[in-house]
Amino acid sequence: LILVTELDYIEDVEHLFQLASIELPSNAAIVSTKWLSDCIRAKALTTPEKQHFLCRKAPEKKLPEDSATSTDISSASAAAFPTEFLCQMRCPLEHHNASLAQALSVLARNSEHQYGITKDQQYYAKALAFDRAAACLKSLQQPLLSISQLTDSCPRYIGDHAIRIITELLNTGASAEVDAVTGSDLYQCMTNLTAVYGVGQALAYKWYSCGVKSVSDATHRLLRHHECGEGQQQKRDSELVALLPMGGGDHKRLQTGLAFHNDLVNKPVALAEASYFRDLIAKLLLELRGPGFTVTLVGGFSRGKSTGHDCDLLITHDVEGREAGAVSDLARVLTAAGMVIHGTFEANSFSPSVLSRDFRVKELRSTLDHFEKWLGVIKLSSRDADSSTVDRDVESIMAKIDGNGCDRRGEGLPAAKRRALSPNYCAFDSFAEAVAMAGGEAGAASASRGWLARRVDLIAVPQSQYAYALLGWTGNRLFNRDLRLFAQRQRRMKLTSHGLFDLQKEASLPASSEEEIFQHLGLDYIPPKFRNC
DNA sequence: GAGCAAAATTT
DNA sequence: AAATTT
DNA sequence: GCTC
Ligand SMILES: Cc1cn([C@H]2C[C@H](O)[C@@H](COP(=O)(O)OP(=O)(O)OP(=O)(O)O)O2)c(=O)[nH]c1=O
Ligand SMILES: [Mg+2]
Repeated sequence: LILVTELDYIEDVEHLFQLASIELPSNAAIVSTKWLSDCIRAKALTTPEKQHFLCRKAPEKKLPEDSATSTDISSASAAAFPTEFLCQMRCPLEHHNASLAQALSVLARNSEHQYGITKDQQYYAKALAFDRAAACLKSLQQPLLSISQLTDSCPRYIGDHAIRIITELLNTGASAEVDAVTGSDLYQCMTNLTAVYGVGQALAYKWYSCGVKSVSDATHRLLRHHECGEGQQQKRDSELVALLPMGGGDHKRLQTGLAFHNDLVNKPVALAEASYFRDLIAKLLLELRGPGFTVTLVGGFSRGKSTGHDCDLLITHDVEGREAGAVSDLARVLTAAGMVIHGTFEANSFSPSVLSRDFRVKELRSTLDHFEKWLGVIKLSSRDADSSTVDRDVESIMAKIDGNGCDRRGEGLPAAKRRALSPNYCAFDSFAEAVAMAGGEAGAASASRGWLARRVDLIAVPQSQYAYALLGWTGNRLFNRDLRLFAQRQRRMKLTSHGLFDLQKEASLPASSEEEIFQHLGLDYIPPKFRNC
C-alpha cells in the first residue's frame, strides 16, 4: 500500500487522518509526489526509494516547553502576558502553512504599494498587520486544514480580514482578493520596480505613472536621458526629470542597482559564497590589524537560510575599542583592490539622548571619523570558492594595495586624503559606464566576466554592544519590530541594535549574550532558526 | 481613537 | 521633511 | 488590520 501526499511530514499526514477520523493503515508507505513523477517518467510503477519517503520532523523541541521554566515569569506577570507576541512564537524557515502565509504577504506588499502611492499611513500599518498575520501561520505546528482550528482560540494578530482570506483559501483553494491583487498590472510592476536597489515605493509609482513599468524600461530611459543630458537637450530633460529621485543628486546607488540588477536580484547569494566572504574578511583583518577580531555571518544566513539578497558581516574585537577603524580599513583595501563598485559609510551616532551612556561614547568618538557600517556593492568571483582559495585571494588583495601605495591602516593618512575616500565611493562616472561594466543591458555576460555584483554589509561594534548588534542583525525585520514593540509596551524599555534602556530606571542594561537580553526582557530565549517571522 | 521599531543617509 | 536603506 |  502506497500513500502519495503533497504534505511535508509524516506528522502532517497523521494529523490529517486524525481530523478525518480515519485510521492510518500501518502498512502504508508514505511517499511524496516525487515518487509519482518518477513513475511517470519511467513509464512504470517503481519501488519507492529513500528519497521518496516522507520524514518525521527533527525532534526540535529538546527543551521541555512545559510551564516549569516559564511559571516563575508567567505566574508573576500573567497580566503582563495577555497574549503571545510574535517574538515569542517560534517561526521556523520551513513550516506547514506556506501557501496561506504567502497569500497574506501578497496583501502586505500590496498595502505597502498603496502606502507609496497615497502616502496614507494607514496602509503602512495595514502592511504590518498582514505581515504579522502571515508570521502567526508560520509558527503553527500543523497545517491548517479547517477554519475551526482558528475560531476556537485565535493567535494574536489574526483578525477578521485574515480569517476571511484563510477561510476562502481552505474552502475553495483560492482567494478572489489575493488573486485580484496578484493579477493586477500595478502590483506586478510595483513588485518588480521596488526590487531594484535604490527604488522605493514612491519612485516606483512615479515611474509606473510615466509608463516605465519594468526594470528594462527604466534602464533604457535612463540611458537615453543621460545621452540627451550631455547633448544639452533641455526639453527632453524636463520630460525625464520626473524619472529621477527628487532634486538633482548623484543617484549612484540607484544607477548601481539598475545596472547590476540581474546579479543583485536574480542571482541570490549562496551560503557558500557568504561563508567564503566571511573568511576573506576575517583573514584580511588579521593581516591588516592583527589578531583578536571575530567576524560573524549574520542576517538571513544565521537564521538558517541557504540563500540571501546580501552578505551581512558583524565584526568585533576582544579588546573594547580596537574594532574602531576596522570597517574603514576593509573598505579601503577592497576599493584599492578594485573590487568595489559602489560603497557608502555610515557613522554610529546615537540620537536618542535616553541612551545617555552611549551618548557620551558618541561624543568621545565624534572627533575621530569613526564609521561603524559600510554598505557596498562589490565584485565577487563567480567561480567555486573553497577555503583554499581564500588565502590566495587575501595575498592577491594585499599585493595590490601594497603596490598602490595604499596604507595598510588609515592612521597615517592626512585628514584630507581620508575624506577623499569617504563616505561615498563609486567606480563609474556615468550610468552608461556602469551598464558597460555589468556587461550590457541584459547582464548576460556575468559568466564571461568571472564575477558577480554582490551587496555586502560590514558592521563593526565594540565588544560591549556586540550582543545587541548580533540580536539586531540576526533579525529578521519583523522579529525585531515585534521584540522592540514588546520591550517598549510591556517592559517600558527601549531596544535598539546598540543597547537596551530601561526608561524607569533610566539606565542602560549591559548584556554579553543574546540570552542575557532575553532575560532582561523576561522572555524565553528564541534561537535564530525560529526568528523567521 | 491611538499606535504601530529604530536607526542611518541624502536631497 | 521625504525617501530609501539596514 | 489588529490590539488595547
Ligand atoms: C531591512 C531591515 C533589516 N534589519 C535587520 C534584521 C535583518 O535580518 C538584518 C539584515 O538585513 P537584511 O540583509 O536586509 O535582511 P536578511 O539578512 O534578514 O535577509 P536577506 O537574506 O534577504 O538578506 O538587519 C532591521 O532591523 N530592520 C530592517 O528594516
Ligand atoms: Mg541579509
